[in-house]
Amino acid sequence: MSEPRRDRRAERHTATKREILDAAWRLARERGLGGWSLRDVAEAVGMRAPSLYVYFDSKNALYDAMFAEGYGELLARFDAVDRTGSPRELVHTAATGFFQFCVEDPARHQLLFLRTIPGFEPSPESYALAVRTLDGLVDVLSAAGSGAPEQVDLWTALFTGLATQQISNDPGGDRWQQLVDQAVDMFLATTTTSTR
Amino acid sequence: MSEPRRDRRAERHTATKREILDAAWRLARERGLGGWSLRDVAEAVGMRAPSLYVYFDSKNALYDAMFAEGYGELLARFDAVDRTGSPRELVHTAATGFFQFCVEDPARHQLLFLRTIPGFEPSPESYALAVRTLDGLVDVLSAAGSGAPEQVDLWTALFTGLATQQISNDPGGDRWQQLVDQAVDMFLATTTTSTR
DNA sequence: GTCTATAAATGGATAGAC
DNA sequence: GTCTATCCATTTATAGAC
Repeated sequence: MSEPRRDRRAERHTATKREILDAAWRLARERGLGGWSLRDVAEAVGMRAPSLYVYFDSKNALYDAMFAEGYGELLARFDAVDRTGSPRELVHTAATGFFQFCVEDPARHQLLFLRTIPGFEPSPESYALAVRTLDGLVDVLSAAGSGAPEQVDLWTALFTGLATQQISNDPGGDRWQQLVDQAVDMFLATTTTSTR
Repeated sequence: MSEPRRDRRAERHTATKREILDAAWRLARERGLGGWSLRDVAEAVGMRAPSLYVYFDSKNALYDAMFAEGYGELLARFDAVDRTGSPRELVHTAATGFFQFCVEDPARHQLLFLRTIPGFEPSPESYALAVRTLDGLVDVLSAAGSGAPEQVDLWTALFTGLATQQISNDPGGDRWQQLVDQAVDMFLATTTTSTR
């Protein structure tokens, strides 16, 4: 069996897209999700703005790639949760990890969970990743007996709420972070019949 | 005792500011918090953009007035909560009212509770209203025995979280609204020792 | 693939006449 | 108080040469 010849052009193209995405993430973290232009991104990668259009059709297409990448990362973390502990521990781990995921990158949090970019809506393909991520959460919560739709909705509201408050009102601090475990216990006490 | 002579000029000035604020709110609701320009506001009140500067020093000053007005309204609602019911009922009323306040005007919710306008920070005077509003919430929660700082933080996270999820993921629907009373019970069960 | 040049529009804000 | 005129900056995106 012969290896297919490597497509060096495609590899280069992919690598440049990767560079552009990294630059966009960095700018979003430094100046806020909406605080940068395509010119800024281009300069950061040593290009002129029009050249970016070879790699992304529009600024929204770049946002869409970031959206997909953000959910891809979150999905990977949910899939990687250690399933060997008790259901309670599982939910604590998931909540702590989710909170950490949110506060470690407020711009990403804003892109994935708030709708603040005028005119941007994720493509169906990207949105599908959001759905798969929610499925991963459902798996974790179901293991603890709290996987019913209303319970999942309550979980997302509770922990996105904690993260948003942390980011908005105590950036860099831990005022709401300290409440995560307590919030999990509160959630479990309500959504499960046994506290076992 | 003679009445002080009315200052018709000042009255007119105030009335025009009122018109401008109303137009800004309307545009924010229709196109999103950041989806309008000073030109748009001017046109809505039958002016040219430079004339607005007679009434507001900058666009951020207009945002600041909206911020203050938003918290003024929320403060008024907390102060108006009927205190005659049981502590439990009181918290249910406050949570339901707060949720309603949030979802009835997503642009206002974004202005008051998320930080998404680049470069805008409320003035100290306006921020003082936010603090007073939180004091009003503390009064309500304290009456139910849940007024400790950590409990208040948990409350704000929980109900801003429910509202944000409702606005972001089911606008116009009631998927998270249905969970408000259940969330209050969950909160009270954890933060109070007796469910009496 | 990258560039220059430019379109085409938008934005906040100021100067100064009336 | 309101206007015209304009500044000055910015943006996304396209056309077309190289």
